[in-house]
Amino acid sequence: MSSPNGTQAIDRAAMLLAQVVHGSEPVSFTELTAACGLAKSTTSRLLMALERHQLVRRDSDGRFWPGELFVRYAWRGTAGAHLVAVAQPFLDQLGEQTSETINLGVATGGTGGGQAGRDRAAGPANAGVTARAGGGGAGSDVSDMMVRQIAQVNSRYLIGGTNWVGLAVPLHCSALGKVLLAFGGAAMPSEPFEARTPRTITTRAALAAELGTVRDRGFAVTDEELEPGLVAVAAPVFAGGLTAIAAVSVSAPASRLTADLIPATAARCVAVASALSATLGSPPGLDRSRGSTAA
Amino acid sequence: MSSPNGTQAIDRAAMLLAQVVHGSEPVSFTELTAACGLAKSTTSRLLMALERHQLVRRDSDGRFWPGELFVRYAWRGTAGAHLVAVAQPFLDQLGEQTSETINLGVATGGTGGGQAGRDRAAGPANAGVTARAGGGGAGSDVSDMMVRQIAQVNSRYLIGGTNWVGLAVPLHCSALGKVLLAFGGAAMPSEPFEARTPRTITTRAALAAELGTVRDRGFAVTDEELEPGLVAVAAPVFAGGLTAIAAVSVSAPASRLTADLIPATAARCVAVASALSATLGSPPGLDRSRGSTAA
DNA sequence: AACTAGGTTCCGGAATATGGAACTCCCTCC
DNA sequence: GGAGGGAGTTCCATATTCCGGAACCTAGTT
Repeated sequence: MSSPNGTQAIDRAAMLLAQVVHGSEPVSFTELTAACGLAKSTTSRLLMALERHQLVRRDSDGRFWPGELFVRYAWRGTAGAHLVAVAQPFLDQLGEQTSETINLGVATGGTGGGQAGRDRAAGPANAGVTARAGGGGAGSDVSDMMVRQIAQVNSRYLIGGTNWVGLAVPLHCSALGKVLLAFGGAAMPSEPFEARTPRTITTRAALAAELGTVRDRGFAVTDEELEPGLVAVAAPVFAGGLTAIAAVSVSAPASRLTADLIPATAARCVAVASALSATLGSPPGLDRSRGSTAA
Repeated sequence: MSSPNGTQAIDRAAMLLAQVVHGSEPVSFTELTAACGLAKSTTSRLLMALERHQLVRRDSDGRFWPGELFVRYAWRGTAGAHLVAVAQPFLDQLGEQTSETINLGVATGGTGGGQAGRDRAAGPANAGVTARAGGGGAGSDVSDMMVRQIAQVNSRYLIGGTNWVGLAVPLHCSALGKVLLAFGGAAMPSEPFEARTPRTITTRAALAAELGTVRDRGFAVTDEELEPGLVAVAAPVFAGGLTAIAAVSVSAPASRLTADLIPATAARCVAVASALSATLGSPPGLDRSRGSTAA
């Protein structure tokens, strides 16, 4: 009487799997039974099946981690393209609403670079699992991160953004970059900041203040700070964590995206970025009715 | 009569899921029914359940891709730590066999950096999915990739490797780097190559020849090319694809790892790296007997 | 040594998943 | 324009498969 279809077992297994992959901490058997409201025996059977298929992995303490299939997927190198695929409908929607150039950007480069950078930063630090040795990298070269555009929807106007896919720009003067900085998706660049235009923010103090504003209002603006005549707004994308994994921007000529239009445009950008975050980060929309403990 | 346990539905769903996540190409419904030997109705029901739980995603052509849960996991930033966790038992084993310093390394830095680097490289290029615009990055800075050690097992001797976790070294003079270069896990560095020791390979031609050797015999050696007195061998780790995602190395003082011992040590290194690759890359060990088409 | 917590195995019962057939939709070919 | 066919979903009776309580096992604790 619970699942509208005939897939109770899979619904339950998926629920367990989502719990395991969802949390950053490994989860114990008991926590899982409680969280999903299943009988011990059922949980045990399901978890053993998931483990057999490498969907979850059990450490020496008996706690559950995402399985080899996930690790393998993450390292396979297609996750970037898939993020684009998942995001595209959202970007399209924003493009229709605004008619302007839409971009999806991620942190990249720097020592370790983008995703990898966060991996390394987090990896050795929290390597608690079984890893030997502590953290302190005697790392050498420290180059700044950038923000790279990985997807784009073109403006419907004749004057608009050219093709920026693949292009990397500095963090401190782009809307995408400011968002990533403000929401923990990128590391603060080192001074001096390159002055791309007379309006570019060039001091750490000024940038820090700007990032505070970005955090407060939930979006970033770059007003002819990257290129004269270019105005853009951007909002953060999360994937269930506390740090932004990407950012969505709307870019336009300064003549079209005037100060009075920025709030409304930014609101749309934030809404779309939030929707994308929800898709990536919210637990699966289980339609289960969990009232099944009793007979 | 098939599954030794009572988890037929989950076994089948996991089989489907593995098929989808396994291949780099999206898979069609019909291919899945055929590959798994299931009835159309069963396949349909199971896939709808998986889709509902964001474990698979269906594109506009009806083909199946890894779902949001996977994309989200990959971008969550914990995949690095999990690779270490999965690899650790293998590294430990190699450490016991050799008593020497064992490292796991991945490509990092450079424009785009490590994993992210491969993502970007593959991303825009194959962005076929629905992405607008082609590839050509007008990218600016081009810094070389390095190899970063992300896990280590310490030598049991008093003289051995110090803690290298977090440290990044050049590709051209380390065993790990040579392996990544030889098996497509890193991009060729730009000349001139830094001469860390008198033996360091410093020309592109010489390095290319060396990489050919590495490919042929399946492992790399660095013989006092990175630091005087340091000898190391390394072997590639794959995750189901054609390019190495990481490398495993054994490092020792030149006095202990003498030329006559290198072949046996390298063989052990290769064996362990292969075992790790199998864990990451092989489809789950389904014990299913698929003979269930007929009644 | 007895006790508790955490987890697995066993078993009868019935709810649940199964697969053939019917059905819908869309595309192609004549 | 109509017939044909491929792709996928829905329906339904059936019995297979999964469920959950209880027994059982293994470690760690007092």
